[in-house]
Amino acid sequence: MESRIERLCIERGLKMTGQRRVVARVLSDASDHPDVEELYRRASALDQNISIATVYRTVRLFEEQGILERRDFGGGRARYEPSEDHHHYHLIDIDTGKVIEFEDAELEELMKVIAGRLGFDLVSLRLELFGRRRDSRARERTASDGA
Amino acid sequence: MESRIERLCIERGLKMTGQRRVVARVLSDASDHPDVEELYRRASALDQNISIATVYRTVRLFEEQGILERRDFGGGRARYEPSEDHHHYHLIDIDTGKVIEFEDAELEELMKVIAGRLGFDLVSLRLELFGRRRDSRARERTASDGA
DNA sequence: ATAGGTGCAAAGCATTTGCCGCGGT
DNA sequence: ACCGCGGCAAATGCTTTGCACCTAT
Repeated sequence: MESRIERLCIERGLKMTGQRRVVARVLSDASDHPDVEELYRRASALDQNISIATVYRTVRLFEEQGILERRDFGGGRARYEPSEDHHHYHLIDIDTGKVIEFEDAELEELMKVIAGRLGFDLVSLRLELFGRRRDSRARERTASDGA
Repeated sequence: MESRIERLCIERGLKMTGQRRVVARVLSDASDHPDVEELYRRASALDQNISIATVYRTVRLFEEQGILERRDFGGGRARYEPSEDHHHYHLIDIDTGKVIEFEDAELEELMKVIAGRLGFDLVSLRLELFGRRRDSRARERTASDGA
């Protein structure tokens, strides 16, 4: 079946090759923030006819098309997630590497005000929180986004 | 004369070589956020007996010692600034690349609250705002702002 | 038919490191 | 004197690219 991201590609008139379809599917199915290596691994599982260079090219194309967002959580490799309509931010658990997403209207508002005070219009912002779980015993059963 | 950062090195018992003294001086004098290439350029102007590998090593050492902070403003190269006692954040002018520093107590408080809501203690955070300078017409309309 | 995509290997870029002679303490 | 430091060039890790072939439209 046609994945969500494949549909977006078609809307934008991108040529749909087998490889792109596979990458689109892998991304559509991902609920984490995989790096290129990991995308390549997942894509290869579905179709060995794919090279890592193509994954790089595809991921870049999708980003340019606004289909994908590139993230940098440190560690020197880019991580990707499908674009969503509402902005959200990330908190990284420094013990497990797990990434928690959150939204916060007040946050964005405050950033706009701060930029405004400095004489700027806020165009975009990059924010990552790094934190440690408060009660590690209670919630230690969750880890899927390890980097 | 002994630069501010050289003094910090001595306090920490680091061996003070000529090269380290030069890098310490360049950093002490910097009011911007130079990358390694730029530090190398400035250091070379004071003393040609320095290789870029040493700048890399020194900058890394200083960072490990808490003397320096590494920043990532995008563009793929690390940028450095001497550590300061109070946290501050950066707004990057997307047209000129110029970096504006600011502090904001409310911001840090909000981040703590957000992390807390998610069940985390905030350990650190990374934030960069990207903005565009409001044009002069817009600024005149607002009458007073601290550009 | 043809513009553009793909694989492969080589190149690129920022950064690190092995080796070995040199310099600070 | 000793251990660590610095220069150089080679190595590294992620990402991009040149080239020749292939495929979606």
